[in-house]
Amino acid sequence: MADTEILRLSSDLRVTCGRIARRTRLESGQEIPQHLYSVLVRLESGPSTARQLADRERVSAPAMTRTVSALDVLGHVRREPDAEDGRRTIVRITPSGRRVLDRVRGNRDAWMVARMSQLSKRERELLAEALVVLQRIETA
Amino acid sequence: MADTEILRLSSDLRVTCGRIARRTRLESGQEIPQHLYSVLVRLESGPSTARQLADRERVSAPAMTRTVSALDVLGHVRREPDAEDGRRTIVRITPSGRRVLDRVRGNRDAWMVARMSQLSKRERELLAEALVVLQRIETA
DNA sequence: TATTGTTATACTCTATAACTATA
DNA sequence: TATAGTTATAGAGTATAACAATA
Repeated sequence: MADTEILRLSSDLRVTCGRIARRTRLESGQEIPQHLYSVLVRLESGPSTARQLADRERVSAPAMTRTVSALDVLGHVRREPDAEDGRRTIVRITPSGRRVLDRVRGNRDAWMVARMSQLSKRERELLAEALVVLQRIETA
Repeated sequence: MADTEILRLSSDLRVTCGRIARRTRLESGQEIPQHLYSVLVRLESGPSTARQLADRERVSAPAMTRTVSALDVLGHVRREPDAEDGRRTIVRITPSGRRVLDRVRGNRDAWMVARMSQLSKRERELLAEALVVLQRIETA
């Protein structure tokens, strides 16, 4: 495969991925703002300090203070003092927060499932094979 | 393919598309803000009125006034009065605007091309086949 | 001294409402 | 009257700087 073909494939693929991502986001009706949702996803796999969240989301510490406060007011996270280091605050997702993730994911999946159902069995199998490669690209 | 398998495939695929889209955006170093870039892409295929741009980008008319003004100041678009309807303003991309698109696309492609180059010939062919199906999903 | 988290302040982008000009 | 575009104003979200508490 020539370099120009690889470029063309790369470009078309990233543009199409972008459009699909944008479309599923729009279709989800966004129950909560994207930056709150993104933090909830981070907390799903375990509690975190505000500092860690700010670094991983690539926002400033004051911005994360506001975001965590908003989630706290909504009841989607709890803040606990860190017993080992008094400067730190542990942020933990609540059952309410997990329910938000379930609902948002359900909405985002709905549009995609509707489209996938219209494909042939062969096409879905093709996408399943391609998915493995795409996941490898993304985690590289 | 069972419904649960379709759901699983749909969900994994949209999440992976989202991560790839986010990654290429972050890697591009954003020469101009996303909302300006998005309008330039719209104008690439032909001139448009401010009203049309606002509708297509799903923002308010005043927001589009600001966006177009910002692009105008940067020299990336020109505003011309509509000869047929004095209320309208025609917005047109300039050569400078087209050069911005070229540079941003080049940056966004770079990360993706680097990853694609590490795949096998067989894997790239698989992605090329899958791309056609993904494009059909997106335009549905 | 360095680090965590917060408050103070300013900037950007957004929306709604009100205004001007044209149809 | 209705529509295109702008200006006025207010509300989110962000960042940098300055601060308090703890290591």
